[in-house]
Amino acid sequence: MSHHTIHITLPDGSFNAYPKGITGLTIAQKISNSLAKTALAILVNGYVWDLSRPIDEDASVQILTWQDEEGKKTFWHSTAHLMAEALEALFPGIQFGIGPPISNGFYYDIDFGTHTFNATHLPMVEEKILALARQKNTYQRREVSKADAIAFFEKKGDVYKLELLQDLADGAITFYQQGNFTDLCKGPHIPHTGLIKAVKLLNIAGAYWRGNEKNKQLTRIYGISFMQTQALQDYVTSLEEAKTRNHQRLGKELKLFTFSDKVGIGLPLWLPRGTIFRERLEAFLRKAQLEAGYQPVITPHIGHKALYVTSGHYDKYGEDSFQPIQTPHEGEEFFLKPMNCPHHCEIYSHEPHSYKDLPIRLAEFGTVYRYEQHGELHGLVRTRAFTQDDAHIFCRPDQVQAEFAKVIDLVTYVFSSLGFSDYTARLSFRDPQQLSKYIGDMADWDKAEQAIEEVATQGSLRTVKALGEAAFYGPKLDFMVQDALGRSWQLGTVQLDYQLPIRFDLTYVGADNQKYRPVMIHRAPFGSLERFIAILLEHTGGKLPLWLAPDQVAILPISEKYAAYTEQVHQQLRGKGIRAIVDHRDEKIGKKIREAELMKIPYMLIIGEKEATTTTVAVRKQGAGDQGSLSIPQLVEKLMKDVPNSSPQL
RNA sequence: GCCGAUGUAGCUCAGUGGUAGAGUACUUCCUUGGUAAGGAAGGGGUCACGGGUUCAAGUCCCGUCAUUGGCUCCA
Repeated sequence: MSHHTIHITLPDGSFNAYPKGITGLTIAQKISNSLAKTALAILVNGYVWDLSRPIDEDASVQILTWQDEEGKKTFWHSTAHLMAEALEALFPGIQFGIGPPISNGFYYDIDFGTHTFNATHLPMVEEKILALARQKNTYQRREVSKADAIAFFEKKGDVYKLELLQDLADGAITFYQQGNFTDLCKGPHIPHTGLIKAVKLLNIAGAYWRGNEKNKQLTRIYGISFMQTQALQDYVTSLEEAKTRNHQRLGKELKLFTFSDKVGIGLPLWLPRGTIFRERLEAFLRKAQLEAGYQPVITPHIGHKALYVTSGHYDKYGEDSFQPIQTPHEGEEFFLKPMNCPHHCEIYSHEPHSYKDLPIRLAEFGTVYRYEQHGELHGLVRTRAFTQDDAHIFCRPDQVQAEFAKVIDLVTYVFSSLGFSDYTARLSFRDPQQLSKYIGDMADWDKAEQAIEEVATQGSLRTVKALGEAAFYGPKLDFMVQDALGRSWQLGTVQLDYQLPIRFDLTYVGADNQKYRPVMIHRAPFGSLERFIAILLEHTGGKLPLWLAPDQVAILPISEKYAAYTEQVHQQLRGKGIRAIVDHRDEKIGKKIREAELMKIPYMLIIGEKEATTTTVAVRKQGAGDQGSLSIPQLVEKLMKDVPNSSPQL
């Protein structure tokens, strides 16, 4: 084979000889014209490249389109550059920070200098972007020397790009230019701006340069773009859908919870309907945990300051917490508990333990209090008082893997029972760059991280590793769940901890009559009940399954003439433990149905002349309409079928 | 904590420096009805709070508080 020819292997395994220096675009054209038109970038031996970049060696390639995550990212990144060009044209002299793609779109951080910029400018920028897009300018890559790059940005006066350049090695610096805009960028980019057919700038926000709060705050502009205008329409529609599913809105509409400034910010108040919902959820987990060998415990909401000094939380968070509660006794200080583990450690150590007693699994729905930053509070997702479905497993080192595996089973069981089928386990390990952030013996950390990785990758769990996400006392396994709108949330967490048993001097007696150190596993499938409920509400759009619904059945008499029979039905359902309410208002049946539908009550029973004489009810299912008539025993049987065995009761 | 936006009736929201509004909810009355809104009347407001400008402020300016989109943080 001549040295002018290279081998290109496609994802299906087929390969062809091509002249050296062939571009991705040419390869795409050889495959099909339609592919060439939608191609955005090319994957060359695992790296994403421009379609215009010559390939000089044998390579495995894959043409990337909108269907590929990397293709989409490249498209959005290119749109960020185009937005920068538009902004520079409209606001001469502005300086640019960074402009990367994100999971849904892109942003660019900008220092507007003497210009003022606000949301009213966004439509104007959108128009300019689309006008520039229609010029179909190509994105041109060029390699530049560090000296030339510095000279370029010094002339332009862009201090941020100059700072970025400091960290880059000479010889590895590339510029990309489209139209009149040149940016420091490692690429890659789409072939030309004409592919960007629709763009929407979503919001503007402050963002610290390089994410450091000591640095200047830049203006971040978020946007998203598409290859077809219809796709943008669909995206806008899905944003509106997300808005109707917003948990705070649903919490208000369905009368589940509220907040009061008089009580304090970030402190949720559970309304009667929300309390039933929450208690159903707790009962479900209580039952599952009893079956899994957990022992419920109850501990107080405060503890001596010394407890948190021992645990290490005081050193780490003392200043950022709610401040201590004083007592009339000189020097005595209590903290609101920010964690349940210290209390549970004291329960463990109230009596000596044999190796035969382990594992001991202590579970509590423990309400904890954390002084979260003001700007961070967000509905039920981030509060200053929340309840963890917390448990601590005290086990022998040889039991760690089996216990960890059991916890994973429990968490996945909980998720699937609640309709979350799409989740990933995130291995949250130390940041190797900042080991000083973590306490304890690094050998224990190594053991712990290794154990987590082994257990998590044994089963069918999808895993992803995240360095720097560990807690300060140990590595974690965090469950990331996708909701019905495709958004990703962190829910349950499992943490392996060798430190607290040392700090609290926890021991057990081994077969050789010597003292040994137990290992602790912290775990919370829901994490925070508040947060979990927020996510569940958004996932279901407020249409809760029958076993969680605050009101399961709405009994709707057509007129007050059927009050006696209505009352009889109500009593019978209540006798079966079914949560039923009666709408006895002097309103037409259509209105009663509408309101029950809007309150998302799973079943409606319409009672009129026909039902009263035949002792039946006309059943209507939320969102599904008329289901025909049933007798009361038939109805009860039907409702029972709607409730999974996992539920402790209706 | 930082940057931006927002704050008007229980809720959703109009309101252009000149008498504070609508829909809905609530109360009362009429209506007694068949699968997503029957009709009428009525009550309900310190326009977030505090200053300022003005003959006059819901509206303009400043500050505070809260909510919200982000940033930082997150045991």
